Amino acid sequence: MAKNITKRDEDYSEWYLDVIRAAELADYAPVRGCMVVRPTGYALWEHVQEQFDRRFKETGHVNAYFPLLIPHSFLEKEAKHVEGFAPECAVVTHAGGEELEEPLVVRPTSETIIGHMYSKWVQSWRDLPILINQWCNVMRWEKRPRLFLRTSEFLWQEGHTAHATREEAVEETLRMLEVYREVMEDELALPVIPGEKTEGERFPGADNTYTCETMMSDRKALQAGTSHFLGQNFAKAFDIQFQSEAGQLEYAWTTSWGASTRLIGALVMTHSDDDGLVLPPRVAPTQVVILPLSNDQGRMDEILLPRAREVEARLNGVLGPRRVLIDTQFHLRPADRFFHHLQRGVPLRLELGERELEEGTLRYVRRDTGEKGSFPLDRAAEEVPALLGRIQRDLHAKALKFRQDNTHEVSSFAEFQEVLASSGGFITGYFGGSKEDERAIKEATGATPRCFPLADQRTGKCFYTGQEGARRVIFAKAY
RNA sequence: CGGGGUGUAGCGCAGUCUGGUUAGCGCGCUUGGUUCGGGACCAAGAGGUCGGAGGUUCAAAUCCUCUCACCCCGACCA
Repeated sequence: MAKNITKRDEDYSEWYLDVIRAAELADYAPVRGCMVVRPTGYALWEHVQEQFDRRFKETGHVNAYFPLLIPHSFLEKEAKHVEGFAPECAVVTHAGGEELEEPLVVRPTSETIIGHMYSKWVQSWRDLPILINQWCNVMRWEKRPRLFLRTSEFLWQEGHTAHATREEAVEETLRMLEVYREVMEDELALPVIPGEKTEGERFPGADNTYTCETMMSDRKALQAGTSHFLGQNFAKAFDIQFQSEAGQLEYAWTTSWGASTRLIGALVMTHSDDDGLVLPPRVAPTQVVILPLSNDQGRMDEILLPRAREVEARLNGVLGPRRVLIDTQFHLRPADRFFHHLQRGVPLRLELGERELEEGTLRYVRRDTGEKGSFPLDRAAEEVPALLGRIQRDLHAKALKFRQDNTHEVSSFAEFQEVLASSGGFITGYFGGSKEDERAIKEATGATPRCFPLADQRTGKCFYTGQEGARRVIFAKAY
């Protein structure tokens, strides 16, 4: 077992940080709450990005880039927005050796500056919709930073769209929520619950916020991505007006949606174990590591290594470039080489030693289950993709089962408190309470409403207020 | 911002209460050797302004004052 990683049962926070350190995903930066995303972590992010970006483009969006600095006055144009974000903004007051006339905010999100630009770009109904995404960094001076989950600066994408009608904007909001769901489920193997946020959990300035909620292996919830229907709030604040087909001057309807490097934290906390990182193959920077094994350096160089390169070339043909690594750390003993890749979450290990050479086979070991087996060497191009596919599905199924096993139905607040205290996890039921009720429940139990799941439209008696006709809800303690 | 804790080698720690030669230990790292299919062993090494500043003292990792940083639990949040 890993000797450099705290056991998950012993101290979940320590375990989480140990896994990240051992896998070399990130390191602490000299500035509070900031992190350095190390090459392995960044490669992982690039794979996540790629999956989103492809789908954004498939749904008609284009990428652009807006500036990092935003005039402070922009933030103040939308009342709820400034209230929500001003406390956590970093502000630039000096530049060029002089005090600035107007302080500049380091963007915490870009609705304001993009709204400002859209007002210049939109005049006619023919200018709509605008479907823009940007990949960038943002800064939120959170009180309690945590690697990947809540860093002062983080990387994300933010989509900002403007539409002529309310219906179109709502449709866009839900379409992008579905894109998030698909990437998270199919690529990251994260079972998520798409749902609508309660009033108390809404994005500052939004009419409605949708979310993909996911359960970590300590049974706490993590908001993995959000999609906001902004109504005409930002259009009115920034004067995004257009003349309709009928000649009327109208405000546009806007949306925004974002997903961040927090997803890497979600990957760690969903799939990893006491040995370290476990990654779903589809986003793992290295999907397969080949280990030539021999005590004889001459045979290694002349026979095993060339053979390993042949296998690599064949796998490159089916997996795409740079997903296969040949381990050449010949100064290490085999056990050390195993652990090296184990801790970095490489989904599949292939061993090519003297035995395999003799038999004409490859031995494989799955990272997620430890399952071992072998197949004929010349079957690698068929067997490896099949194994990776199984790993991907099994990781998702395992996480889904964990969530199901840790989801409990309640019908009263007493039951709610009892379940939360004894088993934690997701609590389902009906909820029709107010913002004040949400606050009271949070103060009493630490749990918050995560969402009203879109997939379950039943109504019933509220577990808190007792009123009928309440919606299905999920409560949980959250990150 | 409230509560708790920690700063000594890359990482984890001992030493601090009770001041006293050259500041230790484990892991890791370097070199050599024996090993080698799930975290080996032997030997020799490298690596420290003890978080920072000031003070007390013949003498400070150790005592005093101030300060900074980080971690954990809350409130706030992608």
